[in-house]
Amino acid sequence: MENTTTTISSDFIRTIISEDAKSNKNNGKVATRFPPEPNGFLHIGHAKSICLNFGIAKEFGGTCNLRFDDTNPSKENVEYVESIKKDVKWLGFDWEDRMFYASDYFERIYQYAVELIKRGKAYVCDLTQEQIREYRGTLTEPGKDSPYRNRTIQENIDLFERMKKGEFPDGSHVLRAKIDMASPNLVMRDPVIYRIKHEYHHRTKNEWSIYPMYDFAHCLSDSIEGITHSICTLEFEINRPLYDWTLDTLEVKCHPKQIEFARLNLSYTVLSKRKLIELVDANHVKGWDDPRMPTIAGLRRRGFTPESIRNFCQRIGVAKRDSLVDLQLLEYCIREDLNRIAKRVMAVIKPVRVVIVDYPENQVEDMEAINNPEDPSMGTRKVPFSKILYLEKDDFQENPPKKWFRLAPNQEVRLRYAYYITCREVIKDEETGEIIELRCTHDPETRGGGSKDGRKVKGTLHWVSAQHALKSEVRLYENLFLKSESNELDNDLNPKSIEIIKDCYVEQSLANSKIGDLYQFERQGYFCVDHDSKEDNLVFNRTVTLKDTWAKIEKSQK
RNA sequence: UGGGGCGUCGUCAAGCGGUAAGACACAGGAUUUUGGUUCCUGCAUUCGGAGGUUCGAAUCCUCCCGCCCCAGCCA
Repeated sequence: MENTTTTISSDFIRTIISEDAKSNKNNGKVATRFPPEPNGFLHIGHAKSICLNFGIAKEFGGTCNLRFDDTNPSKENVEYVESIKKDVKWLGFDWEDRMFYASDYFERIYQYAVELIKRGKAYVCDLTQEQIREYRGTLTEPGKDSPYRNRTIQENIDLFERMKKGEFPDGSHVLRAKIDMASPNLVMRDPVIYRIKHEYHHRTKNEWSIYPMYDFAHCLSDSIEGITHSICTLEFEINRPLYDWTLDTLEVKCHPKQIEFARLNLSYTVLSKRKLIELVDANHVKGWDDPRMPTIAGLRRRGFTPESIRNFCQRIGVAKRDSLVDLQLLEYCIREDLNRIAKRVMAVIKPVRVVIVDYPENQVEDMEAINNPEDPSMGTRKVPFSKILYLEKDDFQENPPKKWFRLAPNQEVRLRYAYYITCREVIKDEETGEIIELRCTHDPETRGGGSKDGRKVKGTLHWVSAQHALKSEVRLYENLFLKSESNELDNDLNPKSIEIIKDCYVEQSLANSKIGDLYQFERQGYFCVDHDSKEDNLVFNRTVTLKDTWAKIEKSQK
């Protein structure tokens, strides 16, 4: 995997790990894991975790496992497993032969539960869900012991075995760790570690009627895999005592160190799985890979590169304080990458017909255009020029404001790689007053876009030749949400998050573009070919606009 | 009101007792056949607040204030 940024990032997690490595803890080995639950698509927040876990493993010469935390069959399925694998790979990371599932360990985890019972540290409880809640107490009051807390070991073993055999209905019994109902940490008040679920599991099928809870399965899975550092997000900090209690009580050989960091929040979007699922289910977006989604699949379809996302993850850093990262940083990262690699091309999104009145009727000239000024090795291409063109409607104003460099009556501008032209006449629809055609003259001495007399032309406009251009569809995206934070699906969705424009014209050379190809439409932004694109109807997604200094000037003039 | 965590520029984020890195954003200016890119310049006398220790504190101590997480048989 290439990485052009060589900055050595040092965050508190890397500091801890490097100290452990130096003191030869775990024999100097470093083993991490990325443990998604396959109940949704990965998003940019997961990318932060992926970059962290795989990144650390690589930096310390260790390993990072991919492990599906599939302990709840009611929420998980294979579609999500496949999407997660695809996304991690696409981001540029490799778990080699280390792809695991918590469900791989169900038998061992079960045996650990039996062991816990034998050590007098777990019991089968018959309280209902509501009763368990009541017995748990509150934040300020201690809980009270379950009447089933002191069953004999034999009784517990028998009951737990019958739970496993499927003799009891869902919800009738649970296995609980016997810890301390008065603990100020609610997680430690005899947490449920196994529940009955007569449910089909996407991997173990109908083999199990009981499934371990996260707190029990996760630490043991880590331990089984020989993980040295178990990195998770802040909300699990409160679960750490239970993580440690379980491994200590069972006296396992491998006891990983859990370290928590702050999850990513990004402005103008949502990153909670609940809200993301809701967006998809309520059809606010067209699926998990809708280009407006902050999912890896959405970003990929939008035109983001893995490199730009990795770079973003490096720039945001890792710490323990809650934060809200500015979406503009993500945009900066993708512009930075695309500026380097995207082929320049001309496309007119909102066209106005322009006739060069003094240009020969049937003449066509091939103008030479540079493919990428940042990378001369990308070469040049020919762009056909002729008498009738399309220009961007917004590049003309009849009564231009101050500092307007673009086309206006009697104002000369340069057509990129072509000629200087001057607008002589504005043709309007007699009824609507809408501008339907601009008539311009050109200076034949300026072929290619330069003049011998050194005369200055302030504006340079993109254009396409009407008879050569390809009619195509462009989808413009804006932020999915209106507010920088705390967005709710009911009121805060941006109604203008997508604008589909069907009558766009792109230059001829785009005819053989392929799905996923990335371009810069000069002066407008970066675009990629969507997978809805067909040979006779090209579809482009706008990844991000170019920085627009004029828009700022215009805004400040108002 | 119990417990756990966190507070350094608009947003991220270094800093770990020796006198506030960097990035994004923002504001100027230069170059430019993309009002793009690039390049300069500016942008925290101050680190949630108040005391204290010290020759010296963002860093140590005390108290206070604010924000986040926990009462799923979710993860």
